Amino acid sequence: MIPYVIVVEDEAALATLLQYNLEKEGYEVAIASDGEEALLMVSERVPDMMVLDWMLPKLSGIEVCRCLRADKSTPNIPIIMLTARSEEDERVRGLDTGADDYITKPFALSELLARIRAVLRRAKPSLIEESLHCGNMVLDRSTHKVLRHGKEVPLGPTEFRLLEHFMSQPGRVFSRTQLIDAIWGTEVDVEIRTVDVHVGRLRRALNAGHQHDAIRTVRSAGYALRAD
Amino acid sequence: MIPYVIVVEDEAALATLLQYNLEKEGYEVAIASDGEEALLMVSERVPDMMVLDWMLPKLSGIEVCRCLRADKSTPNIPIIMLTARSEEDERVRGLDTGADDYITKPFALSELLARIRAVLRRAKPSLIEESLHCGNMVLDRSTHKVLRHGKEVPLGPTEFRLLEHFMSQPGRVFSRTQLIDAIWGTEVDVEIRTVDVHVGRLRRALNAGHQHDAIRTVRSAGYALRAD
DNA sequence: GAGTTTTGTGAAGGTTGTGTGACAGTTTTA
DNA sequence: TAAAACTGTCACACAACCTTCACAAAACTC
Repeated sequence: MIPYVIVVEDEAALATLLQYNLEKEGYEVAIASDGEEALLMVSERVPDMMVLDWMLPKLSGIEVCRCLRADKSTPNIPIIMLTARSEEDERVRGLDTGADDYITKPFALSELLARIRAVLRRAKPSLIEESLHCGNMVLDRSTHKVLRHGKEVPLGPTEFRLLEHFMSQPGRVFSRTQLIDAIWGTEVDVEIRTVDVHVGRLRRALNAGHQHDAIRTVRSAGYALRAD
Repeated sequence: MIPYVIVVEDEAALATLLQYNLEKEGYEVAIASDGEEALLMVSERVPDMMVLDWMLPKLSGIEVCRCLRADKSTPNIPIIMLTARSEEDERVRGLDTGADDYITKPFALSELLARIRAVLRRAKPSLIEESLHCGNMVLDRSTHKVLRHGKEVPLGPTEFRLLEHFMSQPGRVFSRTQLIDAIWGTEVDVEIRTVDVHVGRLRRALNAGHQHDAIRTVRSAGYALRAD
């Protein structure tokens, strides 16, 4: 059973971006571009969770949230709110209204994905995939632990997210730019060579114990997980 | 379903060049020579993506971009902007406006094709072909790997792009000049015999293991992939 | 078969891309 | 509040790769 997510977002560019990435992550996704449409879609098929923009045409995110919470027929759908930085101080109101979490734009995709997983884990534990496997490595999201050959590998936060991203699509080559967008976020500007340093650290951690390199460098293209 | 691309470019020479090469790559292409024409064409048939020159008569590329993003009836069309080097510093504005990527003129065709694929992959994954096959060879773009008889063939960046180009039209003969334009770019000047050297290296790599030559030399014309 | 044109290829030198230790600043932990 | 862990950047060294050249080999011409 794959989780069904409704994303309510009027900005088309962001909406498709989310749709694509959530689908890649294994969710079934539907887009609503305003509050009314969102409620309509919920009445057609109750989603496992919703991602809800704060500012929306016709019916604001907060109103949608209230409607859903008030309506007895819709069960307790987990909701994550998207807010712009300027609206940040209103987050309390958002949480009051019944949102399970909020995230301020701009955000890194990995951040949103992590929160969606967290919220889903709380609400529908059976739906969520908790661990990634590849070759002799296991990454467990719930415990934030990585094993290689059954032996625990200590990783810093950035290295963990990096590995998580690699393991979500083993073998695929990611350019440094793509990695920055995925791990750090599109809005942050981070020196391109920083990626090398973190990949280097990830490498050292994974390969401790003289095993063969788990990461492949593809010259003039980027890095990939060795998918053997 | 082959992807439909609208190229908006007022410089006729470049426009035809792009049309020719994109069609060869398997896209359906339409040319618009100014911004107004572009919007008209979009209203007639929504493309899967657009290549948009920054400087255009009547309605600049950036304005076209804004119009498309603002108009609710046009869905989120992926856009790649073409900018001249002098406008490079404005690229931030380009991305702000909602372009998915930009590329500065002059550029190598292979570069543009790669970006088009990247953008399409993000927006319409089903439309894009990730691997090329020919005879006993497979080239996988997502993992940057080449197999012959199921065995991995190690290639440098230039050899990889060269093979990619050959495999995009197996059997077709490319002149050294055409290869330079496609792999290195039209503005770079590279000695013509350099092509020979790289073809030689590609040959050696592919034929390692005494198989029959995968590349055909056509005397006084150029090289081609053996399409058997 | 001698002369001409075109191509293959080894070697040399230059260029670019990558790995990595060090460091100063920041955040987290104890 | 001090110590530890982590982050992002830089500079340097090294390895991979690129381009060119010269000469040898091959293909073609007559």
